[in-house]
Amino acid sequence: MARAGLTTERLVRAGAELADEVGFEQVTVSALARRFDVKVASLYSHLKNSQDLKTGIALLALEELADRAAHALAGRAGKDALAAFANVYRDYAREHPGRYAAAQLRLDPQTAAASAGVRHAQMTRAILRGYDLTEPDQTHAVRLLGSVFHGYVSLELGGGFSHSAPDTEETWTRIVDALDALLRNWPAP
Amino acid sequence: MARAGLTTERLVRAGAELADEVGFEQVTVSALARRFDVKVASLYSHLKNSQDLKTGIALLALEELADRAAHALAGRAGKDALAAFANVYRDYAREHPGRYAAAQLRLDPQTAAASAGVRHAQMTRAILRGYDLTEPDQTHAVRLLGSVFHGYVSLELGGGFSHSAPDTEETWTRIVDALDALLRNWPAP
DNA sequence: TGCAACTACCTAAAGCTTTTAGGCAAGCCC
DNA sequence: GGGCTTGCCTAAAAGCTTTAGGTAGTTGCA
Repeated sequence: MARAGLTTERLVRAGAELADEVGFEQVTVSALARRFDVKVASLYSHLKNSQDLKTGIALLALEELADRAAHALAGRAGKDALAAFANVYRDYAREHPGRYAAAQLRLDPQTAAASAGVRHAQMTRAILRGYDLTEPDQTHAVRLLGSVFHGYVSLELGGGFSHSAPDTEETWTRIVDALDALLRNWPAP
Repeated sequence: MARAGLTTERLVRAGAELADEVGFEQVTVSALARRFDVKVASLYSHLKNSQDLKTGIALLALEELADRAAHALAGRAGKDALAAFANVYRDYAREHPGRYAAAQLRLDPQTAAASAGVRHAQMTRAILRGYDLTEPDQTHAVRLLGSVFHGYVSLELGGGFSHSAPDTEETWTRIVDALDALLRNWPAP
């Protein structure tokens, strides 16, 4: 009986692919076992439980997103950086809807603190260095940008905008324009 | 054997309460049957299937949210209306996290079109009448507002902001201020 | 090279959820 | 009060999760 060569890493990676194909909700230990043509119980040597798998996929997604964002930000500043950053989120969600859904998983505080989520916040802050904001306005702005990107992408992904004209492409660039304008003229309290 | 007096309406309503108590993910036909002290199969006379229950909760949540928003908007305009609208979302999500999560459920196009989701879009447009935007900028702005409110609330609910100072209360009002400023000075293409 | 230890994958089993099919009896309608 | 509708039941099949304990492939060391 040949061994399948399972490792936690391979399982999480395959789980991420599965998520993109059938949706994050449908990712199950059973489905994953089927994919490796292996009995379900075998996976429990590599995964603590089902939640462990989902968390693993979420962490992978956060990492991939942060890597892409870091790459996109290199050598850019101001509005250029803002647009590049925004596009990374949107493109990733379109290419990997299951992984993106995974990245929204609620992590317990320790896991979250050790995740690539921290890098995301740092990069957002780096973008804001191109605008003239002082604390605590910078923090407010970090949260605004996070909200807009996450909110827009998840509404678009969920089909929230699909019924109406004009197309979402145009809206996306206009929203980035608007955010840039807002950050350059951030209102005093 | 006394009858429990089940109806689809009562089941959906109880499902919504269950969602708020244990989380929308944990809402299951079995748990609902337990709550009514009734056998699981009995619920299938009133619900087509498990998805049907979840959809019902989502529609209920959308309706409740729209009702609250309509009430809050009555007699207000401009920034006042914007802030009231925003607070409805945030407060509802805090009071009814399970229902709010349900409202994010992806509905099939027909169900979505018949849902209270349409009223939400109409109300957002009504708020924008207080600002000087023409089509298609109004549509872009509708989408921006939807993104910010949804994004902010779901990040806050998911604990995304919980680690850092300053507190989210302050951020929320500053974001509403910022949106108001942005809508009054919406950048030309 | 051969044996011991390790570990990857297995079988078995219990408990939970979903869903369908068919049955009995409660409550309304005359 | 007798019949009809229908609300809730039992039974059963199928899928997912998780644990316990067994077997065989692989590695490492003498």
